[in-house]
Amino acid sequence: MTVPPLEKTAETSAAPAPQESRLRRIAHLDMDAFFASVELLRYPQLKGLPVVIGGGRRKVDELLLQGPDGTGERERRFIPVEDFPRLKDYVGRGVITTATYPARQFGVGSAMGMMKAAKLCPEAIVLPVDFDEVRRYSRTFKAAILEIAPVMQDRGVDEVYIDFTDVPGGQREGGRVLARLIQKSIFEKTGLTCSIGVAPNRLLAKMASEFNKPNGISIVYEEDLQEKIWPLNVRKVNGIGPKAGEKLARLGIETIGQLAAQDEQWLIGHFGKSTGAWMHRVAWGRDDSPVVTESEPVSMSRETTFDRDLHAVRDRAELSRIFTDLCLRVAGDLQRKGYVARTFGIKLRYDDFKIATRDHSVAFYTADGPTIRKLAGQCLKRVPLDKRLRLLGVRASGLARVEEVPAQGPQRGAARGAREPTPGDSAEPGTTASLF
DNA sequence: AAGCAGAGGTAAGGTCTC
DNA sequence: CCAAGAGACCTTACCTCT
Repeated sequence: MTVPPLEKTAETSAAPAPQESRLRRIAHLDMDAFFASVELLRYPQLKGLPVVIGGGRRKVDELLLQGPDGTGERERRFIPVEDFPRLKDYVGRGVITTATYPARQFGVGSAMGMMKAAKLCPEAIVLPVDFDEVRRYSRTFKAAILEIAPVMQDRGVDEVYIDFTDVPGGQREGGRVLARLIQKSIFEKTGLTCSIGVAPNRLLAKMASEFNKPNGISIVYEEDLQEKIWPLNVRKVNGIGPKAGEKLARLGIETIGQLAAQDEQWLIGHFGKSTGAWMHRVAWGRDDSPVVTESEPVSMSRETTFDRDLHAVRDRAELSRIFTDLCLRVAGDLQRKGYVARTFGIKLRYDDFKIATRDHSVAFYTADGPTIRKLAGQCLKRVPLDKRLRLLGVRASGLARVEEVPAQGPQRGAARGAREPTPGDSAEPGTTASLF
């Protein structure tokens, strides 16, 4: 009678009844300056120099790699350092994805605006992100790990969790022996280094992997909590971001130890039942979440920041073109990965950085570009368009694998709650005066 | 007829992560 | 004048059905 839940193929690391007592040993592995290191493999002449990766792909390409004849055909490793574009030459929007360690010396780092970084280190070399290349290396290093340890959880392109508990050698020296083996294998197959932390759970492993960077290993045991974890700032906890960190600071709590000293009920009073209890748990190093090897995507989206802020009326044509393109790209992503969706939405970022989102669920699943364009277009009519826009995004959620879609679409429950289309929404192509 | 509780859903906003 | 893009998850409000 109810909506069939999305199949969660969650394989956990639950061990098959160990004969002898084993310690739970979880590793967190983090590739060192991943995006930048991948680029340094093709431009070895840049080793040791401040290099940043990021900015708009097209913008950097305009600066980049014009050979003497303007073809850009020169063999990469022979391009003289002087010919590479510099941060001071970069114009426009964008942020830094990764900086090499020499660049970090200047205070340049991930997520920093390009213009600000240019002030800190104008001579830094700037290269575009090559996502295809990064993904290739990502697959390679993960495959290397899986040859050694089968229980691995993906955490983005440059990061994984690995359950060492039942891997041969995973217990030796608290995991150090296996960690070394994995580092060696990854280096042999990619030429890249990584840092690994091994601890009783994911929470502590994640923090441990930062202790000894780059190319380091750090082993943490339960009894190290007080000495190695409690002195750290609360921001080191995965999940305590700028907002919670700021609020804790206002309450006089800077370190994880100080957090652990708080009464759980007091934390719940300030942060809510779920977050408060969670904060208390993590401050005491407690985390029994499993290493999950499979998971299903929840949403797929595409968004873009414009070169300049656009006005809904004056720049209508351009916005319309961008909007259609985003919808078609979301459709393409769904199709390529074999999914359909029944909730579609938009995201706007205004010139003052305020964000507005709108969603709309329908009773059928689709991955069709024009249909998505129509549904997302209806969302657009429900959002204020008086301010200038800097970003537009399109999102699909309520996903189902295309081969598992219930023939009738979702049953009563879902269809019932959905908002009834209002008369103006009918939107046969070409009839409604669509905003964009 | 009104009221309540719980389940489950949609919608909007927010936080956090790499 | 600046601050990307993609995705997961949480909270809150509100709705409907049982």
